[in-house]
Amino acid sequence: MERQLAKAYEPAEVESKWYRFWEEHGYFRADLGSAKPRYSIVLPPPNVTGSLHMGHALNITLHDVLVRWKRMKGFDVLWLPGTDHAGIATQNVVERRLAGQGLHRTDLGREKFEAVVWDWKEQAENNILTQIRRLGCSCDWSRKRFTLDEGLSRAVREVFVRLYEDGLIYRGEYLVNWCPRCSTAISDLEVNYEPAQGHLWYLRYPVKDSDESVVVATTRPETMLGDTAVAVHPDDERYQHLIGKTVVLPLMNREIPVIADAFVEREFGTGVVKVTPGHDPNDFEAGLRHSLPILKVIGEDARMTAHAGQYAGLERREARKRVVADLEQQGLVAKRENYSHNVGHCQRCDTVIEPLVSRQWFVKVKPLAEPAIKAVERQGTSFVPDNYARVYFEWMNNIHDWCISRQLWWGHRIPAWYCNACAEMIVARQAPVSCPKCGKTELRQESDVLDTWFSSALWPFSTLGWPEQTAELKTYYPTSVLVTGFDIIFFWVARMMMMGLRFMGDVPFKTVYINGLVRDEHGQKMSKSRGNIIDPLQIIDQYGTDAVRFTLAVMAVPGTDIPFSISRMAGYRAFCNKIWNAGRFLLLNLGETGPVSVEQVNQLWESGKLELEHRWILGRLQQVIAACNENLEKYRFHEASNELYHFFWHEFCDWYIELVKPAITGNRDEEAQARARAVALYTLDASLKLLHPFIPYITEEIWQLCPHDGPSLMVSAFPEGRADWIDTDSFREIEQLQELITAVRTARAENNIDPRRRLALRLVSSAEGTRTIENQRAMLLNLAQLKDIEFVPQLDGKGAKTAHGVAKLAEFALVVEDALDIQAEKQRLGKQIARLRDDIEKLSAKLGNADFVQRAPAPVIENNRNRLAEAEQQLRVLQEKLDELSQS
RNA sequence: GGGCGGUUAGCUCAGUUGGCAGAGCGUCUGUCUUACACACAGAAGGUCACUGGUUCGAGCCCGGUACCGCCCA
Repeated sequence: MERQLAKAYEPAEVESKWYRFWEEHGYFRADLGSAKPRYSIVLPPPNVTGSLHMGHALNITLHDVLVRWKRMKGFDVLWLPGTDHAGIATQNVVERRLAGQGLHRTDLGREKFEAVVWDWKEQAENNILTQIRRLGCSCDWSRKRFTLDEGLSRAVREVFVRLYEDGLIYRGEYLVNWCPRCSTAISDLEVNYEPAQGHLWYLRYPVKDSDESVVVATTRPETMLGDTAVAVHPDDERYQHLIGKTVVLPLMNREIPVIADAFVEREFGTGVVKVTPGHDPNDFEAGLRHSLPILKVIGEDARMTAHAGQYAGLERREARKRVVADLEQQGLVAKRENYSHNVGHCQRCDTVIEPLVSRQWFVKVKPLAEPAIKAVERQGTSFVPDNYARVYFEWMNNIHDWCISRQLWWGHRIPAWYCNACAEMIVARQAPVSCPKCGKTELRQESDVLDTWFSSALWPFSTLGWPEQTAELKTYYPTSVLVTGFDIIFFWVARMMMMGLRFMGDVPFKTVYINGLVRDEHGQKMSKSRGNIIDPLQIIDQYGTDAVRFTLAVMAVPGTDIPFSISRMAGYRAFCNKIWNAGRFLLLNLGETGPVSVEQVNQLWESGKLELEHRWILGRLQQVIAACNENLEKYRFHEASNELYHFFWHEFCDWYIELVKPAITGNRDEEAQARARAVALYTLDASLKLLHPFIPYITEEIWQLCPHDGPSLMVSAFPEGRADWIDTDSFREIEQLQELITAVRTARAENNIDPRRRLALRLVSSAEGTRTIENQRAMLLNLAQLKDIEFVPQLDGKGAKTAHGVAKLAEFALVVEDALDIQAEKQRLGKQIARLRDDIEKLSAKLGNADFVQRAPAPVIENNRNRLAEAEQQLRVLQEKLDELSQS
């Protein structure tokens, strides 16, 4: 049975070995034909833009914890992985690479460019999938999907056509957010607003046939070229006389009306605003209300258009300078103020967005949003933590139509065709061969592609085969939980809810767990500019996958960001090493012990022969099992993992193994040895199972080395807690013994006694305490490094060669002989006495309060009384000793 | 402007029915004791942001203030 095992755990080879083993044995695969209850998750598909970061590592780890746990709990688990084509983001990455070679996508043309992106996609996806594997993830690779797969593309076309036929998709000229760098429209969500220091210009517009003029305030004077009205608030008394009049737009000499509309903020500027329907969303709406002409003075290239007259061709910033200069020259700039305002930037390339009117495709979202709101209200889907439901409602209740067309080359091409002959538009699932109106066959497909999130929104069902009514769909939809970041609640979660309800008639997931952001150890966001990015692969190489996973899990408090610290992770690597060595110790000392079943342990339990320490550890194990299940059920990853950490290290290793060492390694009592070996192995085995979802590799490795039943830990049954193995008396006794042992150790340490030196101990204890100690005499001798224990009626302390201490179980005098440092001992006692006096004062005050005694529950009062009596007794003992020392 | 979260040990953070303030790392002391120095034994370290209230009792519940962060407009 003896094996050579390394002194320290070495993750590298262990990890690749077991990952291959699990995958080859098909343990990751879902089983459609299974009779087990189902548990399904779709992985939020990472973008094929590059490689995974710590946020992915966290997200993926939490997935795998849930999935491995449920699998071991007896569920048929589907965890479906995949990647997202990430239209604009990926196109940008590839364009930047091309730019490095001095090329623009237009140099290649659409087809060649797409081929280049596909090459990139293969490479990036490969990289990402390898990274997911390195993290130990047990996803079903046989069901891997990509958003541009044929099947998923078919789902996209189907959804598009159905929504179009239902009147929920329309095409038209509307104001959109335009990114001049990416040359595409983007949705409202893809615009980031950043505060900018700018100016507020007050421009004077002369009123026609009058000496009067109005002053309008604007942050974008160049847009005045496209003004088609000025507006005042209808209730603004200052400007009643202007309503209905006409002003003359300077520089352009265009006559435009003064309109009254409640959208005007009276407090802004002068209370008169210019209206530019072509380049401002509020003005656009106002323009519709008042049937104003829409002028597009800035084009898709961010240069002024022909509508800008003499300014045509100027870049928008240059145009601003010129417009202001010309107005100034004409004395039409009333004033200029410094002004801080928010400017929209492209989320992907940070270019300043130009709102402009453009022909685009839109989804009418209100009818989709309503059922999605109701579903969360009715708890068909719930958020964890639940306050994120408010974020969701807030957005859904104020939702705007969704611009879904993008002027990109990488993505799902919109399934619409135009007849070259009669300009008829055909929306269809398959490319039509001829025009249904004129019969001509010269058709061209819409060149726009769809917003990436349009296909992502279908992910929970498109990946399962929709629109085919597959067995997978029936079995695994709706999925059990979605684990994702708060930043894509609007982008993705909300849209999946809408699409899932529309096309599947049911929510896409029962629960949405929102994981936090991974920050650096000082709580700073990780970013290239800060230079504080941690690469998950690099630290996996250095510390092992298990350490990285455990660190992420133990810090994953729902709704809270994670300050990821390398030093803390080193601590959890040490934990892995601890597990390794505990396993190693047992392995080397198990003799002929074979796998231990629950039934065997139960027989031992019922035989009444189990020693105190065994009853204690088995009972604690049951509590830990229950807590682990309960916490995971509530997505409290941090509590589940932390409790396991504490149990394994500070109870199982620090105490239990030390307690059973003599029995396990000794040869005096074979039956006791067999009992100890059985319980120790059983507890180790159960602990490995509990820990497996968090740290799959090391647990599998140790489990396989130890006597075990079954082919793999990952497909073994998760422990079931059993209440009949909880013996609370054993908890109390062990706690009391621990307290006594610790007190003796403290007395030794504070007297600077050589740890190897065995000392004699004199004890004063109650009859019950004496019994407990007598029963565990060997334990005490062993763990407190004693050579003898003697019960005495009282601690007379004569000769002052003893260090005194107190515990619940007994008062003691440690015979330290010449090692006693009287000054140090006096100091030590003085400190303890002061602490006790403090306690006594507080407790007496509490118990002296009539209200407390009258109103507090009896157990609380009882508890306080006991503590007071104990403290008083301990104080007496220590005070006596201190007095003696002071006299001598 | 509206909303959400935070303020607890030197650092980073837990603390869910209100009842003895915890963890990891760091610090100090001692030990290479045959599973583990990625370890063991011990120690120090707290006005739970401030303020008022509810309660016998508040880190926790309620009101207010200050500061920090995030989201939406």
